[in-house]
Amino acid sequence: MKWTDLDDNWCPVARTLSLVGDRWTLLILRDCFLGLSRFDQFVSSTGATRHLISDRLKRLVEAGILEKQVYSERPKRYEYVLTEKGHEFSPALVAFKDWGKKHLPVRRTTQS
Amino acid sequence: MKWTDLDDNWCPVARTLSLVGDRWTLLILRDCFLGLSRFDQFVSSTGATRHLISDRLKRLVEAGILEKQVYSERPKRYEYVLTEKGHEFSPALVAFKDWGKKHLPVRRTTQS
DNA sequence: CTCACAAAGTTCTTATTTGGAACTTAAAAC
DNA sequence: GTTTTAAGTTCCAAATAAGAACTTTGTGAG
Repeated sequence: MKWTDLDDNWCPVARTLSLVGDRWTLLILRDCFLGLSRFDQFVSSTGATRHLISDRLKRLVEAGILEKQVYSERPKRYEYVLTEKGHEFSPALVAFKDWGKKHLPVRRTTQS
Repeated sequence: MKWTDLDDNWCPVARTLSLVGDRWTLLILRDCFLGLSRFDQFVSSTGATRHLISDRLKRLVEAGILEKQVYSERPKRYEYVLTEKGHEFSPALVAFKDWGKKHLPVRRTTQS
């Protein structure tokens, strides 16, 4: 079964996952909550390929979670901002953050 | 960049995603919270292939989110149950559930 | 004018992951 | 003995992702 087939699953968790349930999508949403909004920002912040970012942003816009807004006429440029529907996703990211902070301490021994 | 490289990212959300940030893993966790615990239950409940379930369960056990418990000697059989660490993941799933219920109504027009 | 630069994508090829079905193992039930 | 059950594994084809280069539309410098 393909995961997109989950979109009309009886379970709301499954339906949500069919939309945002992949690593890069959720990372893009995290970035949005951190205030990022532009294509290249998502690329460098997440480390995903431009191809993936392009695809995921398209999906998020289609789903009404993000909205494309013009931030520059000539050259025409758009940025991506959270809609109300997108904002309401924050509890999920907060839950991820809390769990990660508690259970997955950074193991890098940086020589700062 | 591969998503597993996120495991020592500065961001706790990213670290969490490197572990559980894929559709099937989160769906398996949902099943655990619903009380399922056996291999074939996960297979039929999620619709993922046996291969994937096998891989994801292995990962979840390694991460200390699930625990293998013997439920039958001869034939030796194991079931998978949430650890404390796993239980603490519930806020995230609840957030997904709430969001899905509100924003992704089932669109199937079932004939009862 | 021409060259370099920037942002936001798109395209291309190669590598990795996933899907689906069949096979294995160990014991129980018929 | 043959079938059934649970929990995996293995195999190959198909889909998806990685990484780098290229495109488009315009700006600013020399």
